[in-house]
Amino acid sequence: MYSQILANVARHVTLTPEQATSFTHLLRAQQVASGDHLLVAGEHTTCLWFVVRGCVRTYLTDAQGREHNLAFSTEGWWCTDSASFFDGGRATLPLQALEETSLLSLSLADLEHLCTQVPPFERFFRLLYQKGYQLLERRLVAMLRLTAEARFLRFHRQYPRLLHRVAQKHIAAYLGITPEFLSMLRRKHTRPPRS
Amino acid sequence: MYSQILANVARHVTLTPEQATSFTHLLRAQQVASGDHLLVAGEHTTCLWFVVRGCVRTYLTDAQGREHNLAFSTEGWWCTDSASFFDGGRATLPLQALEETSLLSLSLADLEHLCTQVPPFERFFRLLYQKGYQLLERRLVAMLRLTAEARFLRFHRQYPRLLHRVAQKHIAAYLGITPEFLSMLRRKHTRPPRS
DNA sequence: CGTCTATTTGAATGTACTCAAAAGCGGTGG
DNA sequence: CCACCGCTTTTGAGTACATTCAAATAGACG
Repeated sequence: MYSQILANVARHVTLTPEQATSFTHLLRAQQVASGDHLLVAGEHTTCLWFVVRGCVRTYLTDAQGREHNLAFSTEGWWCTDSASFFDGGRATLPLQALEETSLLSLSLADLEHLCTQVPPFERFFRLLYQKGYQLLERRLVAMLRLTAEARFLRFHRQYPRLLHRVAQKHIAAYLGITPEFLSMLRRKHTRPPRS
Repeated sequence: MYSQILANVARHVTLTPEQATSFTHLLRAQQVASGDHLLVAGEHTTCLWFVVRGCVRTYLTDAQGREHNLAFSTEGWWCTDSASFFDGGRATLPLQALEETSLLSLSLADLEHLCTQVPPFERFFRLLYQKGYQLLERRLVAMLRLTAEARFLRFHRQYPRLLHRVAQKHIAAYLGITPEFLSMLRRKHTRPPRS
């Protein structure tokens, strides 16, 4: 049950068996159906989630009512609305399960407790955010000057699985293009012009 | 000399006078001329910089030789190439001073030392990255579906100073548009159509 | 099987780019 | 102090990439 999350933590820091146990005791298992929201815009959350199985999207609805996906969190990824979780405000980034999803959640109080009482955790969460920062940085670079087509091909290469796992409209909302244009790109690349 | 950086640290954590002193002793002051590079692509860096006065841009040159600016770090901001600094690789994001700039630098070894020996620092750097993550997240949202014009206006509102402090071509490379198009947007908005 | 939503397709449109050239601006040396 | 040089910014015409809108088709779910 906890092997995945412990392996995830072990990628950055080493825990003693006791530390590992006190960590897992703080986790709460949760199961949500496809389409359900873990977090709704305007609510406050005290949960940081770890995806054990399934897929969660972090999105945002703009002034024109269009949705933009910031992230897809599949097995082994963490998710929350940082602004709400850490700063105590209302969430602006709702989280929705795109499949039946199993999660483990950690409350902010418990995270703070871990960080102050178990030094490896402060370090773990620093590294987690540091890595997340680098990922966002690369994504931003992609947005800055790659064309929609190049972004699509890049996504195809980086996350070949997600392309078939997640609805096209969600991929489009992640790449920053319209579903119609994504459809056109797909046609172009899955049925390549025979040469 | 150290008041700015101590105030910056104090925004997130509280230090005892001794901790503050042991911190400032690890810092190295540095001065670079406008146009100079703090870090060149391909090099490795062991420095995390804090800008005391001046302005540094974090950029990247793409396959077509075009530059894209990821960040402008002015007074009170930190900068480095995280991938090189933390993961030990070669830098892909050069850092260039856009003005005569005064910096304080902290080596990775000293940062690690601080993080393990002085608990508030592990926390400080966690919060620093967490905040950086949230900023990047908002920037990404802006790129995802705002038009160039909306991004320009947003930048104008958020960083009114930078608009006049930094060369237009750098602003354009930050917003993800051509200098020509930025020029057109400026004309449109600084000399509004008299109604 | 029927309904609802997602995806595909195409035509018309618009946003932002490329390319070329002129104008502006700052520094340097005569 | 002025003239020249290099670089940045402006301007405009033509173009390309991606969007909007509308409609048809395909798929999923009860």
